[in-house]
Amino acid sequence: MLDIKFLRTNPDIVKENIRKKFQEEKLPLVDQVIALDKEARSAKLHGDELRAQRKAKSKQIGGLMAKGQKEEAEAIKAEVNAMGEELAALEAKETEMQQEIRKIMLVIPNIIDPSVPIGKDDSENVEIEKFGEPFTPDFEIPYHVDIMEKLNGIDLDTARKTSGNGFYYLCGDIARLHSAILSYARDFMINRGFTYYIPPFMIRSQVVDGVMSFAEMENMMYKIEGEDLYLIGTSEHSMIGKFIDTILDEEELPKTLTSYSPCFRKEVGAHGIEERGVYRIHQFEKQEMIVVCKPEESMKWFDVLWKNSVDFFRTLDIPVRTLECCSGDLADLKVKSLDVEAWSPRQQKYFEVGSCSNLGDAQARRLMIRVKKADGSKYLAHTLNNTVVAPPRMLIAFLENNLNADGSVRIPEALRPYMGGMDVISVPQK
RNA sequence: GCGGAAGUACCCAAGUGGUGAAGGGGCUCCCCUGCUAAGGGAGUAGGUCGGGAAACCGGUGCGAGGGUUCAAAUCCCUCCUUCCGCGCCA
Repeated sequence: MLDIKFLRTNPDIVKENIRKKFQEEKLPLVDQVIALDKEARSAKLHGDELRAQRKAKSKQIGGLMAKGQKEEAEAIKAEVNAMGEELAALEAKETEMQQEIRKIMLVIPNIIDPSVPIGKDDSENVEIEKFGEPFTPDFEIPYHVDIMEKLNGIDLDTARKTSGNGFYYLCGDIARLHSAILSYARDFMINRGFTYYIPPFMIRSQVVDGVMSFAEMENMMYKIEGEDLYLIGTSEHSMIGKFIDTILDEEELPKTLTSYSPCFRKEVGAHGIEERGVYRIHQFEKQEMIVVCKPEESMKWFDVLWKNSVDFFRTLDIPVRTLECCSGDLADLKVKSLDVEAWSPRQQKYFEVGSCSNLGDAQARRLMIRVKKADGSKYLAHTLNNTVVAPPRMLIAFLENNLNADGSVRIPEALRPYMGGMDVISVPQK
């Protein structure tokens, strides 16, 4: 969400930015919102004048009543009553226009960083850097569900019975591996100076409205029946929600937080649920990082964040690459975004395991997350978020990259303390 | 979940329909005194929106949102939060 004052004074920059994102259909919105804003401001000015008059006159009534001059009071009362209708109409118009302006402002995309590559859609995203050699063993890598089943580590059939498609039972060493990865990720981030949080896994509708659009809510969020509560789709929802309408002291910054939560997603729409496997599912668990910082530091933190994920995957011997989102694939709220992708030796390609985003001040403007300087002046914070790891999905990369020819799975050194010292998950004897 | 009480500024707190939302503490600045404590004065209602070149002016604002009224901190409705008691429960 842009500052309407910025849009007012720099309509050309805003339009140029819309073109760069290949959203030509939104171009007319700029002039539309400028006109609307002008109208809304003059309506407000007029309304303010009327309200000031009413206030003054109402006070006169009070004075006259106190002195017992009832007739004079009644006369002024009639005057104020006469203003009432005009004011009510004007106030309705003011609210309506304000809502309309906000609605438009929410769909006008944030100004992208100059470094963002220009491109129409995800096919034009740009590979930035590879970390580790994509490795292909001389034996065939099975589908990840088959690897897990051979290790007695997953039961999708029963999960479909109890909960439906998109759920899973993990069991035995695979379940333990899942928890180990999360525990390791938690400690990994704590060691890098992040503060560990376990947030609420349900949030109120008021917070939902703040952190996402209506369309997102419809496609993602599960509602609790009979309660004003929704299951979170990511811990970012409750972690950013924590800062809604707050003023932070500048010396508290940067806030560098890492949060664990289960995530629940309906996955309605474009992609839907994968038929098999744990790639795209209704319920998964995730370790996340969140940063709230000064505007001049957000690009520095952006680099710190994605590097954390890369380092994390490298300690588990998984080759990764970074892929920068091109302008057309970048969500409207984001200034810059970069996906971390893990190597799949089975598919011979990289696939997304995390997404690092710098939202600039757009999220902060929408949610009123502000920072107070020592001199009392205030500004909007910058917010960033990134995935550390989402184990069910990352298990795919983990298993494929650490699989031995006999079907057993190597445990990289970093993870062994979390696996009770195990260095390999062996295939159970029938 | 049930019953009771409450929510006003950095903190405490008065205000139950009417002209600028008292007072105290704390904090900041100034004055007096002069060796360490006290006295006097001033400032301290945020946030946000709008107008203005600026000084400044106006709207809004008493947990949130609605309503009644010429006028709401005050009356009515819904919700949230906190405290106390009871109940239930990892």
